[in-house]
Amino acid sequence: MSRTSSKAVPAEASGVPVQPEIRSLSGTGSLSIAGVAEQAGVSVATVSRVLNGHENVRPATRDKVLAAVDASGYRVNELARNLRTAESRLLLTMVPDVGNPFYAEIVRGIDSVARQHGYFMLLCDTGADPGRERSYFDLLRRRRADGAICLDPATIQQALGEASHALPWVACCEFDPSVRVPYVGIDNYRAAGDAVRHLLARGHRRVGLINSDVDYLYARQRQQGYLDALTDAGIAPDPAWRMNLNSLDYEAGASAAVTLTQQTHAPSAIFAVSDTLAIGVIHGLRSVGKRVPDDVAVVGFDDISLAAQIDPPLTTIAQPMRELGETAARLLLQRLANPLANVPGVLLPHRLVIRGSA
Amino acid sequence: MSRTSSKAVPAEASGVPVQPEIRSLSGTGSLSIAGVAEQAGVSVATVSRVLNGHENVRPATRDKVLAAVDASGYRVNELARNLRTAESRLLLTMVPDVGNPFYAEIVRGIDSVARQHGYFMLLCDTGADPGRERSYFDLLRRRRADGAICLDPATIQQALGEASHALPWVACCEFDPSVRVPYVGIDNYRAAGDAVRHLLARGHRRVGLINSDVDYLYARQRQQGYLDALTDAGIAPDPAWRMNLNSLDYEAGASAAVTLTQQTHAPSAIFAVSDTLAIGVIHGLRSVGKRVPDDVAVVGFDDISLAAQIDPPLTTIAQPMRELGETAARLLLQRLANPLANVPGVLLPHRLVIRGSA
DNA sequence: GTGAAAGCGCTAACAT
DNA sequence: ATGTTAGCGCTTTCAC
Repeated sequence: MSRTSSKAVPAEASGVPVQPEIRSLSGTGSLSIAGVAEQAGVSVATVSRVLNGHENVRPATRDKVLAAVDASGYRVNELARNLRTAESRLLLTMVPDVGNPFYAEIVRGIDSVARQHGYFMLLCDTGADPGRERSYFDLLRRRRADGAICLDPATIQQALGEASHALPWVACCEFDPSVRVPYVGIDNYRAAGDAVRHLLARGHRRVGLINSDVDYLYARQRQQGYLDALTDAGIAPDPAWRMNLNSLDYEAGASAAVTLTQQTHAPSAIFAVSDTLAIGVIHGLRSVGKRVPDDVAVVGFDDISLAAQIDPPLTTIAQPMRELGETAARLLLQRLANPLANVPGVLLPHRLVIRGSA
Repeated sequence: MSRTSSKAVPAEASGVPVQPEIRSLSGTGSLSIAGVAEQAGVSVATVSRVLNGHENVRPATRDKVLAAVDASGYRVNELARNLRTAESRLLLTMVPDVGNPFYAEIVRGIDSVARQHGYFMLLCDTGADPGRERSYFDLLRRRRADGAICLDPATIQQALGEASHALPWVACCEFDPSVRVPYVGIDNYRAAGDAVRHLLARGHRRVGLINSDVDYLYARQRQQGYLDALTDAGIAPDPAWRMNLNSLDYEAGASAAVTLTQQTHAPSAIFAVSDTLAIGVIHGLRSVGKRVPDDVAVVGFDDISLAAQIDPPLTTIAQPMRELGETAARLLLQRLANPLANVPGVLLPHRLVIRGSA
């Protein structure tokens, strides 16, 4: 022992085994509830009661315990508590891409209500990869998380649903009606229609659609909304006006825009299903010398904070991102509190925000 | 009991307490390791050995166990494992703002390395609030996380450092040299100098600085780099050219730009310490009819993916965001594996990326 | 190679 | 109001 210079451990130095010292060094160096109980001269049950704010504790006793906790700097070992109470107090959130500002804002909404209810959020970026998704989902079975919020494509949810409709999870933004699971989202069909009708009202007849992968329910719904809005206006949608991308990155939107406008009878307006895509579209258009909105009008989707900052400011469909996240978290918490009650699906309102791009 | 229709529980129906059935339904309905052991006809120790890939198990026995696991759909309860092994396998990441694309990319780097090593990431948005920060940090003491990566301001880190230089955490981007903790970052002083020297080379003499809060170490270092670069070029920096903001939002940059260029002898170039700020600056400039880079040149910092997409494309200092995150995670893991070894601080290279804005 | 049994630190009956 | 005690489900000596 090299601790001979220490002057506060005479008993230890003399070879006598001393309970308190030993106890306080147990495990990984931190004190356990038993140590606090000892220091306070009470039982572990009483310490536990004080720690958990139970009623049946005399004020004097409570003070003794609190003093001991304070003096020792004790912190409850939540690993033990979690095992005992059989809950991890963690909420799993699965996102296709944390880097997308749209998802980032939803995640914040989730996080804020989770924390408000004593839960922490385990954030997992799935990259929309079914394999990764599935392995994350397994965290529920392994009890590492109490529940999950899934923002991934409906196709994936379907697979999850089969395997585990019994597990506590809810769908956010994406949801497959055939999977019986609580969800929150918006009316993508109507929203897309609103976007297209705005373009129509501006006099456009050839309206392009830059869509994401049809794995996403929203992609299918928005496409249908786009198609029907056009048809309703007496326009026969040309398949050449449509593109499906497997990315929402700026670059993807940029090159799609170039392709789309390079053809004869090219669209005079483009509806992109994401603001990030739309921003890329504007960039791509500019790179081939087209002016927005004069040569080509552009409308996006989401209304991320960036939308108002670019040139020209983006006309877009606003989604209540924060509320989407908050609602998802609340639905999940509700499900956790009462596993039997069947939680309803909820649709939040969207809004057309008209700026300079269309 | 309403389970009379079940035909597989005769003993239970006859009132005899039966271990297996009761066990397999214990807890929250899922099977425990004891149940698997029973089904496989081995002891729990053996099941545990198989599950953890230990050597000393006969192939035949291993197969029996694996079969039982498969048949029962058993999943290990990590709450129990965590208590037993005294580790949570969670890494805490504290970020001032997940919504900022710069941090989002770093977070991805952390996550990828963490997962690669069997850890999950607990992401916490602190909003740069010392109170929230401190409470998150407490998760380490409560054993909910094994280690932490802090991207928050140095002032906060200082407070944390005092309270807990013994706790396993590392600093990323922000670090206070006086706090003895492993860190990874870039040379902000030189990077800022590079940005300013680029502007100088373009013939600018009046260079403005839009900085964030001086709570941030990077803000102080970049300001010094800016000041010294100017002075070295024989220019006396005018305090009226500088602004400090407490936000990195687009809007903050926009209004700052307006203020800065509204004065007489306004800067002909602006160095903003973040791309988000710089994008706001360009927007703000445009709103008062100034052209970039003709009337005012702009250089940003970070090189988020958006930087290349806006009009004009942003000239900026690129930070290796992904590597920053990956390195931080590796440093932390290193520290966890060997608590005694003193991990060094590491500085990663930056790079001036010249595009259209300056 | 396999099993029995001791705990990890906590909460919650159940006593008193 | 407080104490005693039995586990939660797992890993890990220590026997055999």
